[in-house]
Amino acid sequence: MKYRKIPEETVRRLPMYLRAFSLLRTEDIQTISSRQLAERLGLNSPQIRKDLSYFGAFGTRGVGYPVESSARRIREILKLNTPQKAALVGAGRLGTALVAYPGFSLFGLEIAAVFDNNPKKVGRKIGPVKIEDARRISTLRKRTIRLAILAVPADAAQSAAKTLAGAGVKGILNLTPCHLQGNRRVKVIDVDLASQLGILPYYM
Amino acid sequence: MKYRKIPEETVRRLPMYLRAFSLLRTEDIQTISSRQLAERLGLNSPQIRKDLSYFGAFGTRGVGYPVESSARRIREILKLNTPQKAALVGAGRLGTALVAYPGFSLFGLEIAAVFDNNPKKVGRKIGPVKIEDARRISTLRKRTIRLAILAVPADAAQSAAKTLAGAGVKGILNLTPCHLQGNRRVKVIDVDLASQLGILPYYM
DNA sequence: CAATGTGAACAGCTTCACAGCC
DNA sequence: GGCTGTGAAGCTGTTCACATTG
Repeated sequence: MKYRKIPEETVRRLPMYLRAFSLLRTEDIQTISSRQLAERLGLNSPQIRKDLSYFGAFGTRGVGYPVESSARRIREILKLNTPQKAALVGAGRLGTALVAYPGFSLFGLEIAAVFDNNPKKVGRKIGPVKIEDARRISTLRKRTIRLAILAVPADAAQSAAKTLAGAGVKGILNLTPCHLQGNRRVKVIDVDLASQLGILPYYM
Repeated sequence: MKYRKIPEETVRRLPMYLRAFSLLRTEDIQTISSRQLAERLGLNSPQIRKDLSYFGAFGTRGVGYPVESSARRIREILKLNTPQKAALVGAGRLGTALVAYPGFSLFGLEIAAVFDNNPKKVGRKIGPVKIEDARRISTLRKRTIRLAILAVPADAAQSAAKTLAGAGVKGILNLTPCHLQGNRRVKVIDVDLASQLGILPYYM
């Protein structure tokens, strides 16, 4: 396929594919067709073929997609082939839950630093990670941590985001219901749990 | 505007608008233009005008949108004008964090029941809510709880979803990284935090 | 023959430009 | 004059149909 801009939606689905391929590997399945994969993921098969084809030929005609090498290639595309460290800002209940969340490891993601501005929390440990004072966010640059999860109260979100941008962070998973004023160099993904739940009654 | 099917994307944005209008009300602002609102939310103004116009005229030309009545109308559209109860399935760290999450109340959402299949947890309280045995999920129908948050381990997701559907639940916020085999009567919204974080390195 | 890879058709969403109203 | 409401245009993403390949 000649080069075309990769749709954002395709990128959003890549982690799903990566997870599926990783799982298939543990099931000792070496090859899977787009149709079978589609069934597992609740998509349709042309979608999967097109998505993967944006990155060149993954599969073998007549056979399907090789599980192991496909996983490897998606990991490379997403830059998850080397372990990625993330910082958590906000050691509240939600943040604390995420530090222990087992789902990140499949993607080689690890929460390697936790910050909070409550002096009572600073110094405590969440699992193996010590809570640091929020003023130390600026040390992220030296520590080569470029990802952050923002889980602070709404009124602290904007200023924390600014601090993170200043510390060289390149991507923020924003769990606050606030729109973070744009820093063009930082990619922000918003996840607003209350809004998501709030949509459901509409469909009843 | 003559009737047209309302885009799913529009519905997804309604909670954002509702939150913004609710917030404006606390700031004693009575009216806001689509441009000002767009700035706050990080959207552009035609988007907002079109979204709201799907539901009929909200605003006043030359003036803007009336904060209070717009909030009320969106609440009606989303069926959030009467308080909605939700059940949480899975009293792990993430689930526990959500019970205490203050963000739901703005939408009139309340977690009114918690289930877990770990006998050690059953009977304990999370805040004001007692953890019940997962076998009691079937009581949701009588209790008129039609929403659920699914926060169980991956291997328990599918069966829990089936039980919820059997208990008359109409909407599930699925926090597990699993595709729930379709029950056509249940609307499922998937939120996969690990995947969201996994996308970020791609953009670095 | 089975399944990928892909141009082309299609559908859905966003943006534009401006008519309509206050 | 200012701002909404909206058809139309433009764009993005999905689905189709099939040529292509092992």
